[in-house]
Amino acid sequence: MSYKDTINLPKTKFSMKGNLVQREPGFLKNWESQKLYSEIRKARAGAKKFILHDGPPYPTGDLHIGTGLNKILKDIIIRFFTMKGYDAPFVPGWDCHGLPIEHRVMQEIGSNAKTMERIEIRKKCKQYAEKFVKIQMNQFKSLGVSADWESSYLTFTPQYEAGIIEVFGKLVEKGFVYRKLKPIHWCMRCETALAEAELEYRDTLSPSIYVNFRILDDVAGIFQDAGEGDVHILIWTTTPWTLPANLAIALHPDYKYRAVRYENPKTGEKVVTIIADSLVDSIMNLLKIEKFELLGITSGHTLEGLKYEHTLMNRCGTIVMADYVTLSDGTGCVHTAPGHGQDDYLTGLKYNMPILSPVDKSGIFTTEAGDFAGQKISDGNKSIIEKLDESDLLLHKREINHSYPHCWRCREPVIFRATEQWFVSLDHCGLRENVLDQVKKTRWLPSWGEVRMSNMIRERPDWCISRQRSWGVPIPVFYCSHCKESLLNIDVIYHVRDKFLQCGADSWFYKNAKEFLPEGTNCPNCNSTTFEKENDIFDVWFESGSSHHSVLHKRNDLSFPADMYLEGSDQHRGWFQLSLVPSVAAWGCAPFKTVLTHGFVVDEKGEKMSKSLGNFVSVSDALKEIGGDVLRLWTASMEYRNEMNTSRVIIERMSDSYRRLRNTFRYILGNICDFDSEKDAVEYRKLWEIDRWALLKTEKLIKSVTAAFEQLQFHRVYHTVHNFCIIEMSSFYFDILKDRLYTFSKNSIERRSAQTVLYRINDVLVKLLAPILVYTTEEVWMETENRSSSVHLADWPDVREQCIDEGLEKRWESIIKIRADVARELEKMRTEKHIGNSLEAVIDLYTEDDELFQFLEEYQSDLPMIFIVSDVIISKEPLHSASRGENFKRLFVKVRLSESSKCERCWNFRKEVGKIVKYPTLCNRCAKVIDQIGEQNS
RNA sequence: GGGCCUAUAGCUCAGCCGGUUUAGAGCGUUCCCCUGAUAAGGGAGAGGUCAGUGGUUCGAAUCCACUUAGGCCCA
Repeated sequence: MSYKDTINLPKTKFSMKGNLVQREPGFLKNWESQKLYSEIRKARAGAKKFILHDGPPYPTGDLHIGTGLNKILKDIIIRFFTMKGYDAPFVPGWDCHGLPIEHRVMQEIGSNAKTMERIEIRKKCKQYAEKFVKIQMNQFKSLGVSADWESSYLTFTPQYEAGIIEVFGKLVEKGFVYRKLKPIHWCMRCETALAEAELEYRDTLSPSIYVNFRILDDVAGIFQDAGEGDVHILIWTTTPWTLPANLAIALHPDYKYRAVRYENPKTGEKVVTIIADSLVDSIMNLLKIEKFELLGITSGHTLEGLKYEHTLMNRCGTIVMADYVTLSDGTGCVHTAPGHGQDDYLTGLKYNMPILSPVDKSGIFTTEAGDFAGQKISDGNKSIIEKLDESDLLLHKREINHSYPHCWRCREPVIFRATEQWFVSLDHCGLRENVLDQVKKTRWLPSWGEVRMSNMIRERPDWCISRQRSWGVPIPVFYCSHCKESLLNIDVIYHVRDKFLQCGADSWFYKNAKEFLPEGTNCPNCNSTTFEKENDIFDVWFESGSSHHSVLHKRNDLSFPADMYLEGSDQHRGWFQLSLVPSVAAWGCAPFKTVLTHGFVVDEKGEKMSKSLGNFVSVSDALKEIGGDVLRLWTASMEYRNEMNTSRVIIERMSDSYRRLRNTFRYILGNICDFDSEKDAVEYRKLWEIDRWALLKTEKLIKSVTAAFEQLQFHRVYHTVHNFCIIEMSSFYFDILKDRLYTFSKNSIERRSAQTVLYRINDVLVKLLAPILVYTTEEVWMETENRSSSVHLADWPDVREQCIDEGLEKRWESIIKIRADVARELEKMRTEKHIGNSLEAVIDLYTEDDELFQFLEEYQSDLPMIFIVSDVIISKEPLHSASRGENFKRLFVKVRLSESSKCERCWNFRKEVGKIVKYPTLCNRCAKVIDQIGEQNS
């Protein structure tokens, strides 16, 4: 029998390689078949709830790594709270309606789209959404996300839709909803509204004209030397057809404006006009005016409120202030038509101007356009220029090539046209103030979220909730067939809600208006009983923003408000804000208590990820390459509040790091394979001192890791655990332990002492990491005996305070430092090729420090084990050629080769080796062990 | 252009309500050792003008201002 066979080498099925990609699906399957999610919920029945409400992603394509990261973070939190004893249900959702899906479906349909019924389009959209919900759900599952997948919330289900209608009803009831004109992109040929995503920008030739408007007010007080005569203000536009809708001219309040007197080249007349000071030269050059004189100069804000004559329309306009005015083109004086531009619209609202838009759906001027009524706007361009030219107000005209939006379907240029839209008022009943108040009461993580949200709420205009699309929830409003008056009525809305609950919102597209109206509904205006349905649908943000009602209020296992919302920082403007507004409006409080945000996943240079740049990482690729647990470890390792860099190198590092954790488990599992904690455990006071030290480090680990989890700082969890495994365990404790575990007899108290602690370490580590490494910890769990079915049903480990001995920790801190000083000397010997294995060495320690000497003496018998050398000799006598320690300056270390022989079994160099007759190649300790084994066998 | 945020070794993070003489870990890298955790393990070393500039101060990675680069959201 070789002595090697008498050594207790580690033994475990837990492999060194993770093979995560192959192995993880098996665990997933087991969890599904044992219905683990429901088992966990059952185990927590009646416990205090923790509600993290899932923000619904959009089901198009493979999951972006950022979407995966978001769900992993949520999952880590849910799992931690669950293990801490909370009942933490997790109901995931998808935001299924909306333009991106409709857009893609329309592209697939192609030219048939125009003749297709809306209900048909909706059917295809639904199929599309369902397909990707399924794909994404599987990807989330593969990431190890534990959730109530079977009853996920989808925004196109009747229950959800009914909830949206209820939120709308509540807002109508409280008077927040109104209808008003607003300019939107419009295709005159298709006669339809277009969203930004449906525009194609192409270079187009447009007229470019400079037009003077005559100021009606006396500006002598502002420009003293302007003299008698008329003063004008010069504007520039590339859309002459919008001039009939001109109501204002916008200036920048801080820019300088100059009155210029020039000679009209055509008439020879002297004219004064106002333009931005810094543009005077370039404009005069463009207008080919050589003779001009600079008159007074003033800041834009001094001109606010002046009236000017609108020559074409026989009315006057106003000079207004706007921050978006630039000096990059034009004159610094911006033609403003609130019915025909986004900026113009907002300025119009600010100055309380009507949203004038004298153009009908096919692009023909209405009677509001005066003389131009009946003309197509394309012809209007020409006649407007002509008319301006007649009145000598047109200073310059040419054609310019610029990028202009076109309809994605018919490729015709689009226009901005004001149409009636539905709005939620932010200022009705002090809503804005109430929302701001709720913002203050919410806990924002990081705290700057509060500032960001408050700024946004303070600034934002009323919310336009209507869209002219097909794939969404219809706005439950009717119009009288006779007088065209809108019917916005609570009873009607709840009636529609009931219908939707029964047959879904699709019914709106194939049933008559009558079927949605309560019996006997008539028009409050003209008493008519025939109505038409609204064509518009809700903004999808109104849908997802209603999830607090459709999901939190409606589900028995959830509750309102949620404890936490957790999304990317872009959702401040998105889901957070647009959930907050309806929630406060309808129920007077925020839908969340805490809002946690994470940054974006960017590439290794910190630049944004996009498919076109080629630095895009998808979840499915990452899963294929590295597996769910490594991806989760990567997620946990980063400070997610900032941007997070990804690259192949970073992910490879993560695999290294994972392997290290895995091997820590493997070492323990292999060395406790013959340990039965019930029978073999050694009681605390009988443990070896180094074992008590390892135990105290483990208990302290629980403390710091728990704190890190509680503060939602998973990167601290990662670093703390990782450092524990590497510094305290692998390179110190585990290394030292090998001698005792392998060479002492199996059942010796020395070996059982070590195993008792290893068992505890394993039990703690597996639980601390369970929220992050969901698969690997389960694999570890399965390897140990007497386990219930899953680590994910386990409770969070409690700290055994009685094991935390600060004095012990301090003493061992010194020992570790001394060990480092010794290691440095051993290394020197190794480099000089005097020794290989450290057991070949004997260490001489010398110090004149009494305290240190006493300390060393106290540990003398343990020091060889600690240094992993064959002997340690302490002396007070100076040593020849000893080196001074770096950690302990008063300690001198000398390494020399042992003069004894090597024990064949334990490899220690011992005096007695060769002197034991029965076992000439063994040391005393091993001889005893072999005797014991012999006795057991006989 | 505006609101909010970020910037410490190749990578991931500490330190930051100013002050333990040479700014800490771990990973990676280099060199060495082991071959009884072995496609593992151990040891030693190299590596940072704390994005830049200016200021406050006896003293700044830490406070202030500006600049640069990047991110989210608007315009």
